[in-house]
Amino acid sequence: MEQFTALKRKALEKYFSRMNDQQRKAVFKIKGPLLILAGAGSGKTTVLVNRIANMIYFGNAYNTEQTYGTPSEQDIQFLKDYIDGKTNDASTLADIVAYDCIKPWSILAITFTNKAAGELKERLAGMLGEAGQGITAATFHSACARILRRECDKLGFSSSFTIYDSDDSQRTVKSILRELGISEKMFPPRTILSEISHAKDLLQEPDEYIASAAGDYRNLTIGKVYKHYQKKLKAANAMDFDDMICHTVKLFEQFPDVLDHYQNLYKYIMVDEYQDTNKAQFRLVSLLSQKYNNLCVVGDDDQSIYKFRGATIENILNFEEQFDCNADTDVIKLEQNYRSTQNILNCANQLISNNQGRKGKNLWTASGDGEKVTVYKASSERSEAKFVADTILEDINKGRKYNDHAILYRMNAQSNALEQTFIQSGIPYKIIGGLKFYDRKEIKDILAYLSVINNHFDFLRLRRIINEPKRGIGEATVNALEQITSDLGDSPIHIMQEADMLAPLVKRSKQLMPVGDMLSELTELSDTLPLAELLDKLLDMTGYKRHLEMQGDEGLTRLENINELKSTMSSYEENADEPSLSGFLEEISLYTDVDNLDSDADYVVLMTMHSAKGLEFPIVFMVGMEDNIFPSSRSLESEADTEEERRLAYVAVTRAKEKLYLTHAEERMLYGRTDRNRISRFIKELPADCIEKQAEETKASPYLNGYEKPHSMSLQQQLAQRKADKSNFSVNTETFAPGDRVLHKIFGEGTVLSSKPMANDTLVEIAFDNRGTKKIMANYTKIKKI
DNA sequence: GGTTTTTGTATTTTT
DNA sequence: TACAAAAACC
Repeated sequence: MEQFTALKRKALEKYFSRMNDQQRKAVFKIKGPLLILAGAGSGKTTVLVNRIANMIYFGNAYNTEQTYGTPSEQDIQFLKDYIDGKTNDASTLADIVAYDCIKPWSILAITFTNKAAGELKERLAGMLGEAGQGITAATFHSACARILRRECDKLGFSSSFTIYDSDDSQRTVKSILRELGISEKMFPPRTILSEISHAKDLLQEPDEYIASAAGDYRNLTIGKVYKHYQKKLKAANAMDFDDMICHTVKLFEQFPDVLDHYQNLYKYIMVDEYQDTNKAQFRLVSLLSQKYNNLCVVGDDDQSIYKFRGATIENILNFEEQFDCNADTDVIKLEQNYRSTQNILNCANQLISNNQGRKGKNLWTASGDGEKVTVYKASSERSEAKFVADTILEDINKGRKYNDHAILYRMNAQSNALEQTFIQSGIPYKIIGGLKFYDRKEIKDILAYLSVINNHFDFLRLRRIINEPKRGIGEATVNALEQITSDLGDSPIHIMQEADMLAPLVKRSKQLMPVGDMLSELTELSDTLPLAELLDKLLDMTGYKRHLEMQGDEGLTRLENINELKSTMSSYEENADEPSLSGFLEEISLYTDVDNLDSDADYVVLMTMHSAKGLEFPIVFMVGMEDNIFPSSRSLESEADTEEERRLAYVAVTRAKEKLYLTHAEERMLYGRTDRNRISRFIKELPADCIEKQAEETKASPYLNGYEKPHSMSLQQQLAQRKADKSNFSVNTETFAPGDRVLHKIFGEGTVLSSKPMANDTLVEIAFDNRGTKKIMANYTKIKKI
């Protein structure tokens, strides 16, 4: 028997032989608490996936001597053969050794972004096939949303609750300030909201917040707003992002039987990016795991970059005490890096060693030094961008692809100069973050309509669309409607339908009643119609489509955007298990831009360092490496904040696989002011032998003269350009000569008068048959030769 | 009630 | 600088 156990272990080690020792240790430790301190690029996803595979295929086989039945001679021979590599029949191996296997559906894996969850699912499906489907891999928010949809009636919500985004929250706060007669100047909604959010991170209810205000006027006022805010959200059957977590915690605390149900469902819990969890999330995880205590958290204290958002690095630093760990068996450090070159790692290690209060880690790789890290000094932000663009183009010539490159910056505002330059240089790019698709007015309007149909009590979103398109319903009327709604506790839709019976609304009943009827009719349709058809019906019945059609070109673009939303809907309907309107709205509201990263398309990616967490790229540019930019001016006041910035730098540096560029400019225009910033202190902290310095050549080539203004393009043109970049992989390579007959999408047919190449495009002058003579960029709106 | 002008204000990071 | 919200205007 002893021999069998030893052989079994050996065979299992063989099965997981692609892992290093530490990784394998984590794979086999499946019961009880486990803290995996995973350095950047140390293969933590691989560990998670293999650990889950181990749980499902072999269960607790590695750690136990027990077996089902007595192993036969034949079994022992198989194990020997397996160890010697004479067979790699894993399913027979599992048949022989498996013990106490874990059901896929009792595993809950929580990640930080939808993208990470998706990746995990994909890799699980790859390794486990069908079984992988049963595992719940979700973000905190989507996991909570799922639980709340089922259980929220216990908290007084209905399952069609709306998820408020920060814009919704802000509007709500503003309307409360108005109601309470509090000045927005003294209490900016933004500030109040971040206070509320912070309180929620700490699981502080309004009353507790007010109590802890200790009579302080400011805090008392904020507490008052907080209280009203929660009331208002509840009346609207809505929750904000933080509520998703808090309400779930509340649910578990107030209803032990519900908690018990989920404890029994999710017996094995894994949390990724544990360093970025806040107190509420910690509480949630503790509650869920406390019955069986099978909690595995993965994180890196050096990558904690969301303190400003309530993440407490203490969660990971104190894990061992909180969950009563055995230091030898329950804490595993992964320090071997499989992503970057040693030069890049040396920079990262050296940099982060300037921080106090870490668990301490040293990344290393077996894959060699690689190229040195380049530090480039530019004269201005324009020439900095030019350097980036030129370097990328050189790489392209060497056979690299655009999507091998990523550009990381501290704040979104920095993307502008880069964007301009990329447009000029004809480099396809994609900006992650910044203005989002779902932030566009027409999309928000349509989603507001859908939200109202889904949740009749969502007054905030009703307010948005009740007079869009114009229906002659003014603010006074809406306010009266809201008053009555809250007095009667009835749904605003219903009240609108009966406006002629309610004195304050009688005067406007002619306007209100049809809207009420329309919305209630749409609600009925939403039960039976597929989403895409519902949208068509909605566009028609509300008059939104007609309204846009009358707006010419701009309206057409907006309609196109709505069509894009429609295709999102259709693909949701095809892929979701149980598609529903509220499910779709939930997915949309928990969606982020990073989730949209498409690794198949070939473009350079631009994003903030924060959004880059969890990603990797062969070639990385960190731009704006200057004091006051990065580290940001605000963080320089406190040491703790500078340390967080340093961790951010550490995250950014470790995104690079092969080559890292750090660039800074002597002079930079930002927010309309030109500043001269000193080179970032973080660059000075890098080991000299790992970097090489370059500076802009003083004799600038005519093109990269920092003062040359880019072709000024209106925002609309840029947007169109960006869209064209997105939809047309190929750039228009057609050439136009005077005399050519051409067809333009909007202006119709015409004759080319002249054409001259510009930047990466061609400026064509065309005499249109019906629209006169116009100058057009060939790639802007596609022109076809006929 | 709708549109245009002016004013002001924010410029760190986001599920 | 650039954009959004408030105010003024029609």
